[in-house]
Order: sequence, then C-alpha cells, then structure tokens
Amino acid sequence: MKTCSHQHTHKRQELPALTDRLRRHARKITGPRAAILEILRQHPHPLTTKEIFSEMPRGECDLATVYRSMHLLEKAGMVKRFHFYDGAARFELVEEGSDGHYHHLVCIRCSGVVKVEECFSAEIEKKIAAKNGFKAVTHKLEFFGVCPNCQG
Amino acid sequence: MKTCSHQHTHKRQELPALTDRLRRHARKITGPRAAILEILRQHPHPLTTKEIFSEMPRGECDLATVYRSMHLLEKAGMVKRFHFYDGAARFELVEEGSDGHYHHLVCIRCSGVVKVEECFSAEIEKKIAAKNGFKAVTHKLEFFGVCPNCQG
DNA sequence: ATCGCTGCAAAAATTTTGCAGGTAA
DNA sequence: TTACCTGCAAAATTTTTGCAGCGAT
Repeated sequence: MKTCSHQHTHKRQELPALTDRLRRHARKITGPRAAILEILRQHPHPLTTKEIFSEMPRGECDLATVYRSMHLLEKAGMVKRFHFYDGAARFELVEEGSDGHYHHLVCIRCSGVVKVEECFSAEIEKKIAAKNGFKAVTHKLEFFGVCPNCQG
Repeated sequence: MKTCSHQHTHKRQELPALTDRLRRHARKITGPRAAILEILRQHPHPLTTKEIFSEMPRGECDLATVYRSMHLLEKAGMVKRFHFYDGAARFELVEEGSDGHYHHLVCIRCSGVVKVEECFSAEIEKKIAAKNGFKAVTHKLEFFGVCPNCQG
C-alpha cells in the first residue's frame, strides 16, 4: 500500500503513557500488548491486523492475540477501528483526552491516508441525540477522494 | 436485529426507475438483480448480504450472485456500502440525484438504525480537497449511540 | 496464588473466484 | 448471436473460539 506523502504534525505519545492507560483500565501489560502499542505508536496511519502482526519483532505473537488485543484496546477506547473498503479493519491509536476526534482523507485508488483536522461542531451531535432520544452519541467521519499521485 | 422505531419520511423509488438506472449503466436487467433492487426498495434500512439473500423469493438466487451484484450496484453508484461494526457489510439504495447524502444514527447495542438528515456543508469538502490536492472528495459519516429502548 | 492472557489449532464467518452452461438484449 | 450473467463448488480471506499451560500482578 502506497502512502500519499502529506506529512502532518503528529504529537506522538510515549509508550509508558500508553501502558499506564492500559493499566488504568485494569488490564495487564503483556509482551504482545506492549509490542502492539509500540507498533501503533510508530505508525501514524491506520494499520490492518495483519500489518501489525507482521511488524512484530520476530513474528513473536500469535495472530489471534492481535485480534483479541485489538478488541480489548478498542473497548478501552485506546484505538479506533476503521473500514476503508478493502475488507480489512484498520486501527490507529487514539490520543489521550483527544476523544480521537480527527478524521481521514483516503485515496480510493492507492488507499493512501491523510489525517484531516476539519470537523463539525459537537452541537450537531447533541442535537441529533436529543432529537432521537439517543445517548452517548459519537460519530465517525471519513473523506474519500483521489490523491495527487493517482490523478490523471 | 431489532429496529429502533423512529419512522422517517422516505421517498420510495419505483422499480422501473431503478432498472432504468441500471440499463443506463449498460448492465443487463436479470432476475436476481431485479429481485435485489426490489428487496432494497422495500427496506429503508441497510441490509447485509445475507439478509438480502434470505429475502429472495424461494431462495432463488445464489449467494455469490448477491455479492457480485452488490459490487456491480456499488460501482454504478446505486447502492452505498456501510460497516456498522459487526463484521458484515450493509447496503442501502441511493436515491437518484440525491448523491446519497444522508447519514445514519446506529444503536451500538441493538444495531437499530435511524436515518439522519444533518450534514455539514459541502464547503468543507471543497476546502479539504483543495488543501490536500485531492479530487472528487466525498465523505461518509455515521453517528453511533444508545437508542431509547436500549438505555438503562 | 490467582486470574487473565497466550499459543496453537480448529472452526466460523465473510467474500472471492473458476468454470460450464444459460439468458438478456 | 453474443457478450454478459448465473449457479455450483471450491478457495481465499478475515475473524472468532476452545483449551491447556504460562505469566503479570
């Protein structure tokens, strides 16, 4: 998978901060989990489960463990899951306190990903919650298009 | 799957109009395709491939054909594909000319779906396209929360 | 010491594909 | 007629699960 070359200032979290967050969720810090967090930390773009797996030092941990860990991290609110239309879920770290509120601009040709800051106000979320009687309303927003390298 | 009971005024398209759209894309109108369009037409909520399959009269067509048809309809811009976090793609008809620009509010407990009109302006899309050099930028937006029936 | 976590292997679930025959246009 | 479509069956892909043993706290 190529990556469209638009760098984005990215506040990279420290690994200890990440493990602390896990601990706060009363989960154990194990080798595979630390490795997964470290890999996610080093990749500012969403990774598939297989990509994470193959980045593991010495292919050390089981693929099933990666799947289980991603579910766990997702429930703990530490990662966000994305679907970019190629049949594989992708994951990215959520920065602490940030609510994970940024979005992606995905190239439909090369699957390259650019992070996007634009977002609409939380007002709309509240309005929608109130109007429909829902609680704890969040949203997922992704943009799709054709990146500069793939045009023409 | 239960459905949260919020009705929404829904302009239902006629089947002939749908088959015409298919024809305009130079695709043949076959039994399975007409059946799929008819099923989607009767269900204003996103359906999984299996749901569509089991709604088929007399289980008449092959599951593989449904998958193939969904790809075809998607490429023709006649259906939209959604991922609501339970591992199965869901599809819904796109109304002609509407660009498919509405969104969903999905209950994270019962997977019930409510259609939502709120959307931000196309200005943001243009801004994002310009800023990143992308073309043909569209977006997908879904809201998640807990519906009235599933609270407490 | 305890309970949760992991590896392994098997299974389940989802989606894709090859091929031979059938059908819409 | 002819190119496209379909059913069937098999395979590929993605994800989940059972179980016995290991390991973080």
